[in-house]
Amino acid sequence: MSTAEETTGGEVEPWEEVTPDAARRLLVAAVEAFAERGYHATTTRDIAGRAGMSPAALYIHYKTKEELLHRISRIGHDKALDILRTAARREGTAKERLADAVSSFVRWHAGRRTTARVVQYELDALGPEARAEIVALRRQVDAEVRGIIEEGVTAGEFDVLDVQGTTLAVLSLCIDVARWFNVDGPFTPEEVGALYADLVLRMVGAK
Amino acid sequence: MSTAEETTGGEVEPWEEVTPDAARRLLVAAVEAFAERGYHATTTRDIAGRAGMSPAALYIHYKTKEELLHRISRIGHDKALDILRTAARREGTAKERLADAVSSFVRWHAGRRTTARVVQYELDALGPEARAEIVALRRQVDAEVRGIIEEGVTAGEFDVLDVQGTTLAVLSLCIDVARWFNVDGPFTPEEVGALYADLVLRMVGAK
DNA sequence: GCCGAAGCTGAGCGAGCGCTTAGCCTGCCT
DNA sequence: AGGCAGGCTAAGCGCTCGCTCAGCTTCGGC
Repeated sequence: MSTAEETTGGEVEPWEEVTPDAARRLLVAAVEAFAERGYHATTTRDIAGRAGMSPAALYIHYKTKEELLHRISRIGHDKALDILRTAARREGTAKERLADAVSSFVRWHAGRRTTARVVQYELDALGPEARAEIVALRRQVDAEVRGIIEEGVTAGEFDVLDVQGTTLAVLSLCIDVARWFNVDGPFTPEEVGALYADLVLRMVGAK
Repeated sequence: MSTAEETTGGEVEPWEEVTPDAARRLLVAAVEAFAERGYHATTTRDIAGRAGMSPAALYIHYKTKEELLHRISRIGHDKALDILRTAARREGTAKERLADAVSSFVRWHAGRRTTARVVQYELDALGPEARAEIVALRRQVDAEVRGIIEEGVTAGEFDVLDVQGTTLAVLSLCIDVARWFNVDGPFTPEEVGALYADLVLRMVGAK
């Protein structure tokens, strides 16, 4: 509602907040490489090569390979949280807001699958401090979804056995889209978003 | 029904099919290390050390580090498929069989989380031939779940919009348990299994 | 037209990787 | 008692990793 996120699952064109241009090219290259092979299997030579630079150029813009992952993870979690907050705080019934949250969250995980993959599955490669920062963001993500479900239960819109467990399951379902979604597969991000919104409404017993 | 899988989510004591003893100890050590740090971040020295052996001992029982992962993945997928098949082919309504399949599949992913983590999330570290073999097993896993759902729809027990998409979502939900489940967390494997069986029955509109 | 800062490269360092090899025990067959 | 096959280790090979550094180019300010 507030921002322009109509067509696919995500932003207009991402990473525009990363400057200068060379730093952004390196970061985009790192996202692709991390998503394809995983953080530990990706070499700094590979990242620099994809960005059309020598291996040494990476260290002008980033202190370490881990800082690249940290920046990607931070920006990605901020974006994911923003998507959920936008849906959670619009006007409407809990049912409408939950459906909106799930469909837009899923569209992002499918449409920007490479980014989401890195964001959701490479957390363990971060050091303790960076990981703690990201874990705090994840708790906020959890709180947004739990909030909608609790409101739906209070309002009598939902019928849920275990709010915390159901919240976990809903988020888990959405996040795992980044693992299995295939651009060449039978579904578009929009289709998965719509299907998953329906499934989640069933899970919470929406009337 | 056929085997003894009552209490937790899995087997009596696993890896008993791996012989000799030294090979099993190395494999168990590899499962722990891969689950903790991921395949690429685990060193052969670490695996051998956990098994109380020198790095060279690993290569008496396994040709490469990748062969270790392949063996783990193969045995784990066989076990997961066996769990689903047992539930799918017992007697009862589609609703009963789906609930049984989901709860036992989830109990395995939670109770044997370290194994499940390696099995489900390190597929990409395998070479082309090994990966192809595992992907074939995954298709059989998908077929078992889709079979139950299709039978439920045909029998008028379920109300499903998209059978393939719902199958994917159900499996995705169960598999992702291996990512978030924490032994020190608020749930036991049995609780998650029961909760998830209920959620999945809601997803398929079980009457 | 000169100068210094910023961006980048070629070459390479120290470390740790997967894996190999030579040789040492141990226990079983004869 | 002797021989030998299998299980294991100490040492280390060749390689690639993350990262560094001296020096080259480019370009705006004066």
